[in-house]
Amino acid sequence: MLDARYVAEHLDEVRERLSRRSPSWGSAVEALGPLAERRRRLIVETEALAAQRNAANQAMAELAKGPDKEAFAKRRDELKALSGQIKEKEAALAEVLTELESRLLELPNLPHPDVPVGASEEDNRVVRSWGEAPRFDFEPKPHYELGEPLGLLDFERAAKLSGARFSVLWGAAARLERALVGFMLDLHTREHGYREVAPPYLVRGDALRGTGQLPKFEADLFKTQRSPDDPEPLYLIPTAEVPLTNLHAGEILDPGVLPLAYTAFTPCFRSEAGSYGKDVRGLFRQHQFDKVELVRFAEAEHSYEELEKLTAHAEAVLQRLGLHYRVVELCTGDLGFGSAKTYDLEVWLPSQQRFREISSCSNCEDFQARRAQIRHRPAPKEKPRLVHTLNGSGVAVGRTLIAIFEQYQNADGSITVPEVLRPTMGTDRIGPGKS
RNA sequence: GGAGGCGUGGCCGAGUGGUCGAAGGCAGCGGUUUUGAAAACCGCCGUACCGUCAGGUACCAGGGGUUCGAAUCCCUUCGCCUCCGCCA
Repeated sequence: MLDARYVAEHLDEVRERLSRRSPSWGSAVEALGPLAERRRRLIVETEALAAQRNAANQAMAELAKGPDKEAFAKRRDELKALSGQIKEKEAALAEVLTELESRLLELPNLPHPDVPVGASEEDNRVVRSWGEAPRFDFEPKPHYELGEPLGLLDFERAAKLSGARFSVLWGAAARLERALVGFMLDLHTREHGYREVAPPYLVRGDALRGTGQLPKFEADLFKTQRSPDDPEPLYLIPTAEVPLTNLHAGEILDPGVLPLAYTAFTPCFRSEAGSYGKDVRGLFRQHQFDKVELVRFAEAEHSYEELEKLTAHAEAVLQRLGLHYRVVELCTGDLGFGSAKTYDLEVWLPSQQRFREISSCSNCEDFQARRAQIRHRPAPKEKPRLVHTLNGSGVAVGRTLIAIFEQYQNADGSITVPEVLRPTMGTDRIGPGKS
């Protein structure tokens, strides 16, 4: 969420920066100026009346003790009128606040000034690439054409259980998934300094509001209700970013504790509303997938260094696995709702002859911190300040499995196990008769 | 799922309608004293919003209500605790 005051005082700047995402955002700020002014005026008026009432109440305490019941009754009736006025003002103010807040909650973050302006994926800027595309003297297959014949990936039975966009992993594929999770967590906790967290997979609406999925993207979420009119429905997390970032919601972090770095393995659940027809085959786009997530909390002046670190930590996963990938900086049009700047890691998929997203590393600056009220005290006695929050996949496990299947495939349809996974996998090759 | 209890500032804890943003204690910070430390003593010690300042307003789990006035009364949601039931 953007700062209401900042928006009201910098309408032109905010309009311009938001319109870099998409021209339609520009107009979303129009109503905010007058609303902010109404808010200010109502606060001044309400508080003046409240001050009057509070002063009068002290006199009333005296009158109530005294003998003059008529004076008390008369004054009480006057104050009743005053009280009524205050209630009216408060109601009007509440309405304006609600309106202002709901508009603000729907507004995306301002892109960082350096983010390349563009309309879509096409305009993303390639920052660097690592490794080389494996060369095959045969036609490389997509992962599902490798996994299904080997009896490792089972989409038919998954559909029987749960419908489209679910999968069953058998044998070596299930084990590979587990090996990857362990490998990633060990790397981040032992070498990159993250603290491992096992968070809830079901969270309240507040948490999703904090990170920005609500109120605007409810359709992308799986919602659970304990009764048809459950006042506090729980949602399945679409990413561990939600529980990890909200861990410190409403807190004021002590001086000196930043930066904080958390990592968690969790399944993620997404309704994939609006993605009909996209990536329908295989593991690429599922309603449920596994991910190791990285989250960092930083001071405002260091958050961009932190973003570079975070990205490097995610990259290390792919490097150790020997997977060819590239890093792109998302253009304004492709930027996520809460992000000011994002690097995507895209891994090479031989069957598609292109790079596909496997990690997304973002600096949300104070956008989420303001929603979730995550603050820190820079030094003892100083005023609390909003922190900057960062998150990134470190990395998407299912997509890593795809990349390994495809980049490490052999002519006979078997798959070589990347070096670093061999101890846990107990084999150097997944293939017919080997799973 | 049934019955009951509770939710106050960083922590403990007082406060059951009137001058309470809230006693007291602990922790923390500053000072006096001391060769130094401890102890003792004095002071400070929540957050946000409005206001150029002085200052004002709001917040006692969240929301709503009663009242001239609510931390205090009522309703509701959430959370925690105890007992019973069920359960990985």
